[in-house]
Amino acid sequence: MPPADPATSGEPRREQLLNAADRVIQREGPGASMNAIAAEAGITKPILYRHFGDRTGLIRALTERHTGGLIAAVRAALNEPLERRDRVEHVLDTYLAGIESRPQVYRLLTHPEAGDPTGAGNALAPALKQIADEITNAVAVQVDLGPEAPLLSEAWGRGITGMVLAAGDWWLETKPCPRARMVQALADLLWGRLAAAAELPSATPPAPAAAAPAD
Amino acid sequence: MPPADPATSGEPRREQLLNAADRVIQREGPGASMNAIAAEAGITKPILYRHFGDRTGLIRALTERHTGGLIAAVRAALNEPLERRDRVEHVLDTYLAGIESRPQVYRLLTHPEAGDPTGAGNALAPALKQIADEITNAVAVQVDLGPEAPLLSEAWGRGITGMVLAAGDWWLETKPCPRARMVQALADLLWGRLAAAAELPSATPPAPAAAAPAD
DNA sequence: CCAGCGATGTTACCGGCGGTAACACCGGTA
DNA sequence: TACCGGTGTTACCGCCGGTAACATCGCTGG
Repeated sequence: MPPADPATSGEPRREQLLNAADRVIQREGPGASMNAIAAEAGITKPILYRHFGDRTGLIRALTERHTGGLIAAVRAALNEPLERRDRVEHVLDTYLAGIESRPQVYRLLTHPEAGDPTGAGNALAPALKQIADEITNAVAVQVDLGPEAPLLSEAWGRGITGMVLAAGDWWLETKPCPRARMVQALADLLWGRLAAAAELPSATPPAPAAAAPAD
Repeated sequence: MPPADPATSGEPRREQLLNAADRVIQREGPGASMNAIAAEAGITKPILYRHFGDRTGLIRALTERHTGGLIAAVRAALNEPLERRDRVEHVLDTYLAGIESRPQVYRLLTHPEAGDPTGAGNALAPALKQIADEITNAVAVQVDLGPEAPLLSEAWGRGITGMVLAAGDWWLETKPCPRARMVQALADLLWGRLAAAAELPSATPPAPAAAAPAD
């Protein structure tokens, strides 16, 4: 083994450093300084830089470690042999269960608010794009959308990803209902319940038919 | 005028400073330093701090100025007297038109990647929550969702906001189609076309025939 | 036995950042 | 003339990300 890639050779130490970074970031927030992380690991800064290049490298390694499992689970759920509606629910449930099981990690990935030096929050972006790609592909492969399928499947892949991210975010913060209920709510939205629902009486007041009133 | 609130008294200068900040941020990205912004305005740092308190105050003022119009437009669109499906399209079109008209501003609000010291990107978060609240309210008032309406309307408000944000983001970056087409694509998704579409022949069998390619 | 080498570790430093005194000026008003 | 609020400056602090230079250990091979 001539090359002995430094990224794969020193695995145990690297893992140790990542664990330390995890601890301090969960304790102090995503703005934790490299000094603090190094101190948590019992070492000093330059070693961190030797292992991860720079701060973004460390953050990237951290996020990849945390998002890898979730992405794999979502991908598997997208290919589960189920009725389509059931598959939609299964994917939603998989994602929500994933972020529910490690809420602090999820929050640090999505909410870099607490004093973030040099972007940690958008380190989640690559993972989101991966998920969006998975959904895009699943939609393109599994659903007949006619001649404009490529456009629709990609737009929907992005849109659904964003929808679930935002809704899951809110759900995790407020926990207004059990997970299964939330899965239903989102599946219903995706399933056209917005279109199927009856109009509320007070919603259509202005001009139901012909006459157009001045605003 | 006894109080003479400092936030409202020195309006013209404040506007001038905000304009300068706008210019330098659009030129150098969201990581632009306070020094650079001050220099663009032809002054030095302490004046900026006297006007905005700290960096986040400046960013907040900037984002409020940029998002105010968009939020108002979306709110108006949500209450437009149209058929529900038309109203959905109208809201989507309003939002997409808004971000299309000032893409650089939108990008700096949503993509703080380029070296962001102390979070500028999530400064958009309050605006997003406002939009989500508007949608939540519109859904709750306009659509009959049965006994669980409060839960559904809020979950949907968040979800729809996230969906449009993510999809609009992708559309703005790649411009794969005219705006009207994108409006149709998103309205279709919201309208249950995912449920109505026919199954593709190769989708139902459990065999993972056309699975996603490995990254 | 010791030369070499790679990984691990250190101290000390750099430039730049956000943020803050402390001081200076200028125009209106009592 | 004395005051005062707004505008402006220089000079500084502490901290951060990142780097250079040097020290140390444990191994392997001639």
